[in-house]
Amino acid sequence: MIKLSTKGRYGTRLMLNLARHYKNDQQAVILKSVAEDEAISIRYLEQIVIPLKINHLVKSIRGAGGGYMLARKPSEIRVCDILQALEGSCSLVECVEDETFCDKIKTCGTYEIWKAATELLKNYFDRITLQDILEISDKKLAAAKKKSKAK
Amino acid sequence: MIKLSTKGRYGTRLMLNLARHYKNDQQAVILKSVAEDEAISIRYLEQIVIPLKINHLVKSIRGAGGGYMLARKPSEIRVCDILQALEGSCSLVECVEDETFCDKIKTCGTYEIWKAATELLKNYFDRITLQDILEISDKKLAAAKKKSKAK
DNA sequence: AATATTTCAACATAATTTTATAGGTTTTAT
DNA sequence: ATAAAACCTATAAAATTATGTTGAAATATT
Ligand code: FES
Ligand code: FES
Repeated sequence: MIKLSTKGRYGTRLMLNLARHYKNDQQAVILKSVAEDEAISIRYLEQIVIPLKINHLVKSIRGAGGGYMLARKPSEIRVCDILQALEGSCSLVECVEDETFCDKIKTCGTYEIWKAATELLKNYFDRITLQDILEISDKKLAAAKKKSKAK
Repeated sequence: MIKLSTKGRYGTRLMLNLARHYKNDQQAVILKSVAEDEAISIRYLEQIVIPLKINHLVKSIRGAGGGYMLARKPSEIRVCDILQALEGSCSLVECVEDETFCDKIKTCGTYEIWKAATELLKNYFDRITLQDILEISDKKLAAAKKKSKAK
């Protein structure tokens, strides 16, 4: 498996959850609620949200009545932004972004392969926004609902 | 980072190294030589080569004069075969190949995204063979040589 | 034919990173 | 004051990455 880490997966679901609650005068969503919705440990989510905040993808409000919210519109947050924030990069191998990572980069026969594959992924994640995911997800849920009703 | 594991990276380099020594009446390449060429620990390579052998991508000959060799022509071994052998899959997340992995797969909003991204990768790795990498790599080395000569 | 050497094979152990849990502190609304 | 929530630090569990040790099989050498 070319593994997308749990940080990346959980973090994207966290962001999607916040996106679902996004309105123009949005109210904060508490992590506890996200944790329950997504069946992910709160403690772990707390760690995951830190880099999202540092990278200005979410804002937080402390104290009672506080919580987290998207820092900007879902249509302005790309999957790539999320992965970049959580994993420091969107690439398959370090050397694609950090040329000093492998020292034999000049002669490595596989470099071009991982690089090309990374471009493919990046292009995709670059053009998918939370808004897109939201729409895809809504369609899916509506279809599932229709199906279960039809029974 | 959407991490391609060291197993995947080292394993592909191992296979590429064997491909370089591939001839019709091929002779076995010892791991020690691969380890030196690629600057990877022999002990680790020994572990990596096991699944490659189990999946019939390499053959081995024991004893003095022995070593490893490709089980078939470089043009008939795809990157996808290698990753599949080493990591059990070519996908970004388990649930794309094993629907029981995430239990909320029916409602998960991100599933479609990871699935589509996986298709992109798979299509690419499915059509790149060791022969292709060999040619890309040779061109690169030739260009590098030319450049250093020109100095 | 006996022995030594070479190599894969198997098993065990250590180090590191990722994943996950736990406990406490600070901030804020009520 | 109290409770709710983010925030911070530490630790535990698991997986990945890497090294070490011994054994078994085939070959080469004597
Ligand atoms: S240069 Fe980084 S994998 Fe080859
Ligand atoms: S990540 Fe597997 S179903 Fe959502």
